Amino acid sequence: MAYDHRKIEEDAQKKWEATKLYRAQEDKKKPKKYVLDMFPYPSGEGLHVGHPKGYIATDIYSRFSRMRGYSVLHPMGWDAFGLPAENFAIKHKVHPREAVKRNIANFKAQLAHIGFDYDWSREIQTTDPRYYHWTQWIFLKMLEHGLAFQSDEPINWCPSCKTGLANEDLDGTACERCGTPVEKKKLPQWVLKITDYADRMLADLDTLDWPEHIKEAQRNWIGRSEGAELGFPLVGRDEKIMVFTTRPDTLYGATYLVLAPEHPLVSTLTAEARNAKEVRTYVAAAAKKTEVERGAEGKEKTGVRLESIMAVNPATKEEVPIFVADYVLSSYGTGAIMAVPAHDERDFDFAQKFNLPMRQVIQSGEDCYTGSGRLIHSGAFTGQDNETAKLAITESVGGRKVVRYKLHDWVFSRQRYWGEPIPVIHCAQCGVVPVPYEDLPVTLPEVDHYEPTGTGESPLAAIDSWVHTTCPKCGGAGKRETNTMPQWAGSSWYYLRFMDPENDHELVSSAAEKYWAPVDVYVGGDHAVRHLIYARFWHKFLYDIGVVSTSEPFARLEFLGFILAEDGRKMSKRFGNVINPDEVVAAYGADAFRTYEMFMGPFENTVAWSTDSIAGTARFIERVWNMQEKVIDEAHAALEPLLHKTIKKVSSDIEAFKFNTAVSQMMIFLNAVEKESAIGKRQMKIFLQLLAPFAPHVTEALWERIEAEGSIHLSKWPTYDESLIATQTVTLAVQINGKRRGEVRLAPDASKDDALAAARAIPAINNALSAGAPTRVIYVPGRILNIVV
RNA sequence: GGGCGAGUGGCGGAAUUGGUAUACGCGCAUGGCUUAGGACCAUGUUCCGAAAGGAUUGAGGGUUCGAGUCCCUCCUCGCCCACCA
Repeated sequence: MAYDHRKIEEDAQKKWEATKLYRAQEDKKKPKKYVLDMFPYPSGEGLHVGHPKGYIATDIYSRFSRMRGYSVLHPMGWDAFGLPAENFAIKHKVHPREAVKRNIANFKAQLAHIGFDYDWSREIQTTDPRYYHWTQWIFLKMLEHGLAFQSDEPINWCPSCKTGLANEDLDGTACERCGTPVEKKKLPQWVLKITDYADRMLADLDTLDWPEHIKEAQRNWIGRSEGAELGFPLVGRDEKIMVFTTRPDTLYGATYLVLAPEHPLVSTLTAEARNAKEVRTYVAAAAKKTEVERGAEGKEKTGVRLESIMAVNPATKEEVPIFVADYVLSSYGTGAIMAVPAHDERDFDFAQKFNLPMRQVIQSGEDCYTGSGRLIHSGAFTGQDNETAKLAITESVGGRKVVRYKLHDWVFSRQRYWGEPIPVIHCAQCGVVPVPYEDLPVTLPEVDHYEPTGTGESPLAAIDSWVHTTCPKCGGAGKRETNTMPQWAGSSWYYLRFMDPENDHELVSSAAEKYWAPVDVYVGGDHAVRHLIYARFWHKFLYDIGVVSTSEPFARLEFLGFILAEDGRKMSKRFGNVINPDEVVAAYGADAFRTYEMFMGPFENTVAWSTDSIAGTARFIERVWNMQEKVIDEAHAALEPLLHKTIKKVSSDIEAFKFNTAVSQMMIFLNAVEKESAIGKRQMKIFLQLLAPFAPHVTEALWERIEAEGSIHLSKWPTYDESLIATQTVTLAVQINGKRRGEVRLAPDASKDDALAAARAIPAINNALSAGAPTRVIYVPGRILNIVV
């Protein structure tokens, strides 16, 4: 019978559906595996062939785990709040809720063709009030614990998206979504104190089974640095300029100070400077430039001196000049630095340009030396090692040791419609009053216009009937907060909701949480920094308040490489190079599609799609189908060693996410079966089981055809016998002086003398041996015989 | 500039972690089957060479009986961060 993938897929999917095969169940008698994909954003463009790659991997892993006797949770849901959904809705003139509904239906239909084992009874979406009830609940808990606060510090504002953004939402200094350079804007904002968790997030990275480069990206983003805050008194004023430095050991070499143009002291000092006008011009020019523009001018430093104003180096007591320069960032440290041109390259460049004095304080032969060494010209500290003197120098001038982070607190307000309302009420009498827990969720009201206003207020502010409410505390007039939460809110805890999706009384029941937590394997690409930092932060907070029992949400992380278009570019509508999985599945079948994506290369590699190559896996699946003609009743002994080797390799490869080599091992086995023209029924069953996670449909159909019981996907994963992998004879390479000269076949446990004797049959070896006794003979049984002459 | 990672056939890639380099697949070539095939089957396919043989894992050096794998120097590419004091 010819292979008809359409019919086979349809039948198998119907069978799974009818028997509710993939329902996740808390079964105390079984160990559990929680396997999770980073859930998708249901965009209007639908899936391209790159999207399912990670889903196929988790599908294989979860099917494999189920067959190995685990109780499996493999759910799917939708991250549907946020700008893309809202922009799509605005563009197509539909309500975002409708747009999301439509997009999700489209995504689900596309996924259905591929044959995943998701437990759809647990499907969730972040835009469901039953879900965002608990997103709001977490916010209120943070407020209660002092981790959410209001601030009117200037924030990043995207003039095109018309909303404030967190640092994490920037690509350099442009909005990562639309590329528009961001501006600084003063707006009252809700901010989450993520920095309180910086040290723990850093330390706990060591406990995680994550790829090293992801951990490193997290470390870079948190950007912890230890240093000192030192005060430089201003001459003739009762005030100090505080600087942050990681090199207090070079204090004796600090010959001038530099303030960022945005530093709070700049305006008052400017007024007193002899060249006030010049300084104002510089500051105004710097304000106009974005940080990208400042950086784009390369290492060419600009700046202006605050003439007639001096500060005192607290160590040398010398007076030092003060500059304003935009190479100093206002957002890091104190916004002011002490400049040590002899031991810092940026200060060196600046000092050269402005002809400023340099003083060496660490012994070296270089003009600008940034390494360690022995201190010189450093008063009482001269002669000491610079590293050990750091603390003493800091304390000698009344400074203190401080830790600074690049990570900033999380700007949490968005001036957009399509997000979770922030559940607080502003009351003239009582100030900020949280919405009582029993009044959650605060649902998103209907509006006429959900386009952003650009005024700094969200479209919600225009709905009087919604905004005006009573204060829960005093009963007087109150106004609702009209900002919404950022897109990352809903995705920061969804993995907990999957454990207990119908529970409307609590975030997650402790029974469900204790059974399923943590996520055993989390799979995704992108979002390596933002999503993972936010989710870890929320999780640690929930751990602290006793909601979850583990200190980290994702025990193991597998990072996936993307699939590029055939032309090597990113797949995009813009380039017209998008390949739709629907078409691939229709042409080659879901099993061939799944197997191909896993066979393309190592899972973490980015590889270009190749329509030529998928034909290879399609052939493979069809040849598997044709194997049924070669099935005989009794086992075919010649296949046995290879079969056991294949069980071993496929099992360990799936566990390690090395799907490409698992597939090639099964191809090797198939080649052998075709060569032998026979396979025993029991052997066939085992082979089908190994292939089942990759090609669930064709294996299910063949499983039925060879009259095996039930569904192959609930059958017990085969085990292998190491002793059966060993073959009767092995091929041993024979070398002379490390050069291969031939090979012999002999028993794997043959003695050295036997091996040597066998090797004499090779003329080249015999010649070499008859010339004289070998100096040395290295024999590794089953591997190599190397004769040194 | 800093950090991380990688360089293996025409292409995607494999290599039991120091033991027959180029598995598996694509592509290509030759033949078969076919009215035809971009379907299927068989054989071959790292390079040079008719062959014998030789060379070969970015380049060069080292350790070792033996190096794609370990060490040193250099080159190239990718990703992340980037005037972070």
